[in-house]
Amino acid sequence: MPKREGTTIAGKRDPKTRVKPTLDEIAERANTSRSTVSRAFSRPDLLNPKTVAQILAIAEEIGYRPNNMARALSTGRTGNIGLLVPDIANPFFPPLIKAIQSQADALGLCLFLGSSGESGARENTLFERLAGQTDGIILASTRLSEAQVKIHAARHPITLINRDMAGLPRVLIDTQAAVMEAVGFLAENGHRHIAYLSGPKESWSNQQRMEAATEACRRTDMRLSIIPLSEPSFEGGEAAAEEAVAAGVTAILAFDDLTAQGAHARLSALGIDVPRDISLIGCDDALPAMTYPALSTLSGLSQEAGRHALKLLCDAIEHRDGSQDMKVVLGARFILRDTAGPAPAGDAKDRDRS
Amino acid sequence: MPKREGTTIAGKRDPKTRVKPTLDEIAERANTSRSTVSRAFSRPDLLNPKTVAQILAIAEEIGYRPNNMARALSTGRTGNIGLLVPDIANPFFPPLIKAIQSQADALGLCLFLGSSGESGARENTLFERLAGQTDGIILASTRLSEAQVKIHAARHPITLINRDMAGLPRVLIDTQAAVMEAVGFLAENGHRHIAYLSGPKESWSNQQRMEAATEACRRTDMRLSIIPLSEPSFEGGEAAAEEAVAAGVTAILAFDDLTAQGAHARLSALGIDVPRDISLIGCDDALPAMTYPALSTLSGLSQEAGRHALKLLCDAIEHRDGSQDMKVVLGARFILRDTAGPAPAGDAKDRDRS
DNA sequence: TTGAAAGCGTTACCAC
DNA sequence: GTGGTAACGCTTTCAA
Repeated sequence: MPKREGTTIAGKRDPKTRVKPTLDEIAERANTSRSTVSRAFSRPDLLNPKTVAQILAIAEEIGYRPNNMARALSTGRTGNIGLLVPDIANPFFPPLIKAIQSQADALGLCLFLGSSGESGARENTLFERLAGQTDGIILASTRLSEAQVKIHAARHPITLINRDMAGLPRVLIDTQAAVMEAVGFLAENGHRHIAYLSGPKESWSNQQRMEAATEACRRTDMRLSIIPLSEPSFEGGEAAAEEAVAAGVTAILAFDDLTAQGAHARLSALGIDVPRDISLIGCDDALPAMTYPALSTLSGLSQEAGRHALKLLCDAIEHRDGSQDMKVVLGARFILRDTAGPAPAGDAKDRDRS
Repeated sequence: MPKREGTTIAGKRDPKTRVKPTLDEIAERANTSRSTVSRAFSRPDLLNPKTVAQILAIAEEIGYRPNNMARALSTGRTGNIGLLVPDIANPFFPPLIKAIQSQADALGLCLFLGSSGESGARENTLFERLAGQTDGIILASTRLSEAQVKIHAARHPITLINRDMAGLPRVLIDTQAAVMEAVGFLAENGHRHIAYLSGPKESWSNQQRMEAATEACRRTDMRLSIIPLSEPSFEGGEAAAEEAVAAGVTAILAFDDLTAQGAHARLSALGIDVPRDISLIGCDDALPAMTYPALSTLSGLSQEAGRHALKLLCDAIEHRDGSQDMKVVLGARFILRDTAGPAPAGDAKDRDRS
């Protein structure tokens, strides 16, 4: 390793100025030791106030910035956390990321972001890379297998969002009650046959919703067509909408808002009016805040989820041993807006006939 | 610093297994030196292939992961890059972030994300924090003052997105031609008075658009009402739309898609039909891919911008000295969709009268 | 082709 | 209250 005193980039006025001031630099100027300077930052209470003041002044003067890497190497704490999401472009995630980011900020933590493109393999690589530079990682609705999550969890603190694995801290947005409400609303409004556009099979959220929809339809004696989405995207929603129409439903419950919007677009293209001809309900409440017309949906709570997740993660990082089976469940609700209403008259007749 | 051999978390089978295997660990097992093991990873070509193979095997067996922090401390390279955006929830950014993320991924770089909540002060703090753990930072349309950017740039490689500062590598999405196209379209379709919903004053993009709109209206002899947005959000768009209506325009050009959607919502709430009564044009093409009805807009190119930005940043990191004034300009275009069309008949009469 | 050893910038233990 | 010093895990020069 070469000496790299007074490297290329020139100092300001002081000829002695190095590129990056260090603790030793300050120690020298303050005529004190490295340890004392270090303490001036980490535990000033242990020091003579005058010493602290002097050190801080010098630090300020020469523009000292503590080196996180060195600190991390020594303490084993990085002050960073990681967040892995399947697709940052999916509107469900930005609010969640934002919530986590701003809370991390408040805690003085920096955020590593990984967007895996819905690929489990990529997620593994990303996890591996992030694990080395973070104190813990939040896994949001990822495509990782249970086994893989467990392996990772054994090495590194983890918090899960929308995935229910016993033994790991997790926060779940429970949409089952909301799905029931929504289906109940449709039943009361004369609908007899509805579709559920089903998302990724591995998705806990999707399993929950499908299960609730099935149960709710059973109770209300409605017919349910489950239509799998080719992918949880706008385009996926478009294609699925067509199938729903072919199936003859009068209402569509979509896996999420994005697919609901795709469905809306396709329905309109087919000359089908929402909600006059077909009612449409999304999920997550991610898009309605930025789109018109206002989509009926199930409330999202992604921000609350983010906040809780970070909190759980921090707890997990603190006492890595006492892994009490922490689990936070947030209950979503049905939000009626402009895209859902009574079944069309023709269908009401169907009901009379039957 | 205490010895922390065989810490809490138990090894698998080998009683000697520490929590985190290190180079020395491998060296010991392979009966070789730390240096050799290090080289087996960084410069295997310098070593006897057999030695390399043996080392790699052992590494694999005990699950060795190089410690990024230590490596960074020694080399001065972190392998991380930072990205600062004003608001990740603004739909312009996710695609951009995604593009940068996936390319960073391909290059083996990890991404630090900072979302500043549109606050310059916060951005400074974030920058400071990220600078210590990244090799370079991409600043996307931030609210930092020129002076501050310069200060930061002097210490740390930077690339700018949508900000035109000479001397720094930057990528710009030029929407002026697109604005001209859009205004031209409106002029040809009988509009005589339009509004521009103006975004943040410090925003380069906003300045560009406003300037182009002004010039285009001058040329086509149209009246232009500039309406400042209280904030570049859905709500901001709603409020501004009301002012636009009061001003009596027949078309609205919005700062971005999000504000356009807000405007759309308010117009509809007021019983004003888009595009029959008022034409509406957004900018960035961020939302149309996930909303219905399809918004007319100016193409976004945020993904291309992201790709170029990362490329420029990497260049800047390589040869930190030869700061050739790199500047990439991407030209946006007007995209006509469902929300813009001819001026209402009544207005056409206005024109006849004048 | 390999090894020894000197850093990188901190922290934290131990002694004064 | 303060200072010396050994880590933290890795890279890289220099010598063998």
